[in-house]
Amino acid sequence: MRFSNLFGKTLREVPAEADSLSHQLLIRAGMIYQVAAGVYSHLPLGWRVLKKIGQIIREEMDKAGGQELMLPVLQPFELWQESGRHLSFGKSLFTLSDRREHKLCLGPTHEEVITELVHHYVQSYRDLPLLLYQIQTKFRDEARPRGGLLRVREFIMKDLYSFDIDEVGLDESYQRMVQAYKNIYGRCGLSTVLVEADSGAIGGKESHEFMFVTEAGEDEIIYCSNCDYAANVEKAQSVKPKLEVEAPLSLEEVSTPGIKTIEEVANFIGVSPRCTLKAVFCIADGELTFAVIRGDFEVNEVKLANLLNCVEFRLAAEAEVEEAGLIAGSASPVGIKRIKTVADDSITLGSNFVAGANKADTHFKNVNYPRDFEADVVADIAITRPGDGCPKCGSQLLAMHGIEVGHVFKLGTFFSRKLGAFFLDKNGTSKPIVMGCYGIGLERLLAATVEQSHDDKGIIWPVSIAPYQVYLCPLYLDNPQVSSLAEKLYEDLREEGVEVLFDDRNESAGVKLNDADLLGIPLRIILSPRTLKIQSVEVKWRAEELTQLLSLENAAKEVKQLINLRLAELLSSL
RNA sequence: CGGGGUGUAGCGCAGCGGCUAGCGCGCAUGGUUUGGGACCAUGAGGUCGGAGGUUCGAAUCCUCUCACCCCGACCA
Repeated sequence: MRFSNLFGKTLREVPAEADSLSHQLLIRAGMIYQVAAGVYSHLPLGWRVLKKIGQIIREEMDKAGGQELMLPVLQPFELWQESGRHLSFGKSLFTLSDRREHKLCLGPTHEEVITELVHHYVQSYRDLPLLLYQIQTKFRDEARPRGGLLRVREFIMKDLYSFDIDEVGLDESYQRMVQAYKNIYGRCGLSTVLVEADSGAIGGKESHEFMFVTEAGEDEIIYCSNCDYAANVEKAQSVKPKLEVEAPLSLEEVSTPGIKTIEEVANFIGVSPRCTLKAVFCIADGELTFAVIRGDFEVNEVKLANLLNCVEFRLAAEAEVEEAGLIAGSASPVGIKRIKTVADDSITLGSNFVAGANKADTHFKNVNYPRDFEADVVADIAITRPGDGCPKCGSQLLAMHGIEVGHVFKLGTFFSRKLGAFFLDKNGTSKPIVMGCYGIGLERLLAATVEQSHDDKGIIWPVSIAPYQVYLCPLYLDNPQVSSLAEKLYEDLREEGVEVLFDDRNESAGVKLNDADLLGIPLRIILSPRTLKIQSVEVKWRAEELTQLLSLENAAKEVKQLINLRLAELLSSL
């Protein structure tokens, strides 16, 4: 490709709306253009990267036994009603009506469509297992798109669905996908860590996310300072610090005028927050639910929602709390009736707690579970914090941020039951197909790579996904010798099968070199009167400082070898 | 959805009640240049996000509205 013909333009200045580094660099390099909030056009350079990422994914999916197909973006809304996910997806689902006022939606994911498809074609255990995938545009009406390509409303996703006869088969498919994903990130030159993830309320058993670790990431990862435990904070568990259990004292009412928050209560009474009980209220599928937790912990809403197994979940408004006869600020699990109560297991790690008395400006001392109140469920609903104990080995937990670049998920039989995808096993018994799903967002993978690999001058693409492998950069192009030899080298490189961007512009050296750095093409070749004097060209890796000279005669072949060597290195590191 | 911010030329910004709206970059033409974002000359390019209002007069003040960005909520 000749630079003079390339559509897109590099920018010197940082666009005002771009905040994240990848966003800034991708715009400045002329790879993406924003059309609306969370909606982008991919310009030729950016699209080449996405196509290469797609190809790597495709190869690894095929290698793992996947079959590529293509499902529709446009989906009947009824299908989502069948699974019930029209509610759980809520406003994130883009919906529209056709000319007959028939309701449709734009696919945010394809479990429903593919389960229905597999239901149609699979009747016997002999048809299983199956690994089906597609690379396709997804639509999600995110409440807040952000960070350029990091969170968008329209994006390209590889989604694979596994169909097995049982849990053992699912485990196998799952492991196969985990390995394939590791290969993909390795080939793309992106470092990732595998962390346990929330599996949601739809009956999934196990789920993992592939994270690229960076402060720019919006996910928080809790990991162990000693062992290999790592989990998304939504999922992370910990060993909660135990308090000395004292002999239970008798319940005592204390006047606490104007005292509402845990800190105020703890200060007023003169105890530590961990000697108090905190109340949190939520609305789960319309039902007010009371959650109680030790005062030094916070409620993890994801865990709570999962535990309640509800479709719609939100925190309750103050008015709703009062309507239920509870006193905000002095709400208490003691003596409440007809309200579902969920308790964090931290309330069993301690005694003689201070809690609300459900009476204005009044608290109780010496509240003990289960003597003074009952809970319908006692489970872990706490947010795990750095500093807590690792659930595996007890060592200290730490926290970091990451970008989720892939998600693998054991779905189980939720969709197959909802959509009637059953098969007959060897004994002629009808069973639901056991499913898994596995997703990678291509733009996000691209953006994460830029976040990982750049310097103050621009992007540094790994050879495997760079838009071009070589940046051919002749200087003093009005010198006829330079220009004719550059043209020749351009031809030779292309004959060798090297992907080359030929900067045929009659720009100053500074402009060309800066653009070369900004675009991040892995290998730069400079050809100038200076190098011609010694019958050579100068080559330099974008990621390195050193330059080397190649003889003009064999330049194309040697460049080809250099590129191949780099690609091989990337593969051998897997 | 709550809080904050920004909309003026392709990009970055200035102008914030008074003549025909400016600057830098980029763009076009001509010339001189070229190892890290050259220079000179000439030129093109704007319904000042939109609507309404106040005023003799609005980019500028007021109201409404739209879009985008950031923080939070949200994100099977």
